[in-house]
Amino acid sequence: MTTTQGLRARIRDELIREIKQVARQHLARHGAAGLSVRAVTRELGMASSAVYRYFPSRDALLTALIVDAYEGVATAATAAESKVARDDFRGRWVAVFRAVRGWAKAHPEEYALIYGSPVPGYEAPEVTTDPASRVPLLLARVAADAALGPGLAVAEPDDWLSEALVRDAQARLDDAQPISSASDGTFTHVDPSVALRVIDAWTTLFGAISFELFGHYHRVVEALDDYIDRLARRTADAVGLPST
Amino acid sequence: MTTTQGLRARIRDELIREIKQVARQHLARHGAAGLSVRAVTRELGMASSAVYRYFPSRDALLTALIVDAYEGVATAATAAESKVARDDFRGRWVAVFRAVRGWAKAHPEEYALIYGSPVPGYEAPEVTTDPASRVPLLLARVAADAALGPGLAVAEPDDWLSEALVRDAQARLDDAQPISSASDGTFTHVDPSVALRVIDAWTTLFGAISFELFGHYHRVVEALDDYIDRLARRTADAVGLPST
DNA sequence: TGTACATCAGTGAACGCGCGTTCACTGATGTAC
DNA sequence: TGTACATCAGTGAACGCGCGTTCACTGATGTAC
Repeated sequence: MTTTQGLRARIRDELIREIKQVARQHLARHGAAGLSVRAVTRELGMASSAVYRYFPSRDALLTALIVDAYEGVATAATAAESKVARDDFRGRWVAVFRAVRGWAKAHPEEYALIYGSPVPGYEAPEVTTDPASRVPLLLARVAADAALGPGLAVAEPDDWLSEALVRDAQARLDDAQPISSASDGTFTHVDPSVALRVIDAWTTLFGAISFELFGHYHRVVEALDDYIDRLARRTADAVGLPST
Repeated sequence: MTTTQGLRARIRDELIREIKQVARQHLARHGAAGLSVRAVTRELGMASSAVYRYFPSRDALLTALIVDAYEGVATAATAAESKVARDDFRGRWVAVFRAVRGWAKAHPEEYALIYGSPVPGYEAPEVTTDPASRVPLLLARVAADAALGPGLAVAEPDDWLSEALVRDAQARLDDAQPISSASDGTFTHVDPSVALRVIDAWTTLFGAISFELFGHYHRVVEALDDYIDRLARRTADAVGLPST
């Protein structure tokens, strides 16, 4: 589609790419709160006012970076997961865990931007919600695919469910329904209890990565590769993914 | 001990308290990166330079706030846990989960300061490590107490342990040993597998609270009271705490 | 109890710096006929 | 193909603001004899 655009539009897209690229580097050094439009344009050799031709405000630039970051993790996770044989559900699950962590370690500043403290004074607009849900939906997809086969173990009875929680879980399954087109499979056959355990896994995955990146595992867990793998396998157990 | 101090020293302590108090409020509005010494002193009606009589630098003030925050959660958790009957291990465990979350919701800015993205350019000094370990040690304490009785279920074999992880877990048990004085009980009888599951629980607890406070459960889980309780109970199951 | 001196708290001006955003403008690129 | 005009990218000065830290200083409080 790029080729159908005019020259001006192509140059414009390229500059937007460059601005975000430099902004991402500044994010690493000064954090989201310290992201400075002036510093970015200075590095690009342009007047600070020029950036307003591309982003209406600093917050709009931040939003673009946030959307890119969510898309970045999700794309990495999807790519890794798609390389695993479709019927190797545990393999696909573990691949998601590893890919998300790999992306986070490679892009710590972008990770902190989306999973760290909210930027003060910044309100995330609606456009960020869809990209943000791609990783949890990917985990749900793996669980749903496994649930189609005979393999998915029924959750143990001591799941500590409340009525309100079951309603929440069912609502999420209903939300996910229209997203998954016919070719992509459905979620109607998934138990609310399984949906909750996917949410548990999603929480644990990002909890662990945040602890690692933000330094809380320092002098606590050193064998972090093993630890994340173990969490992937334990959450896979909890969801009931069949062992291959 | 305060009464043995001179008048000057007492006034001094009081002003340090006030500076930190106002700084904490500013944290909420502008985040850690935006914490301004000038704004704090302005609110206190003193010259901006006066703060240097109390804190050698802005970073020192930040460190004091961080230590206070860690002590704050830990104290809330310990207080809640100590109110539960000693032999009600699950009750003690759930009390810790609820108290930590309660504190976090009451002090979101302090929570973000210690469990959110690291403040750029700020390096946490050694003094913060001891207060930071109080909550995980409290969870470990409950597990260790339960392990003294006959109740602690042995972890299932499929725990996905690696040698390196067992070494890590054993090292943490050894670290905790000198901390717990004779009267406080020991950790020698705790299995490394149980120690790892305590670390899992600690990860899940703060992962869930971060997700809640940073907005990731928005339109995902609404019944958050129930959800955190459920996580407390599921991690208690994993650790093997006996049901009362 | 009284005095001399040291310590401390707090001031206010200054240094040198960076920020987001607006605005009138120049010159180049694209579009319609 | 050539011309007239509209659109767009980018400039540079300016507005009004806030920041952390230093420094020489004043006046009050505490301490030793």
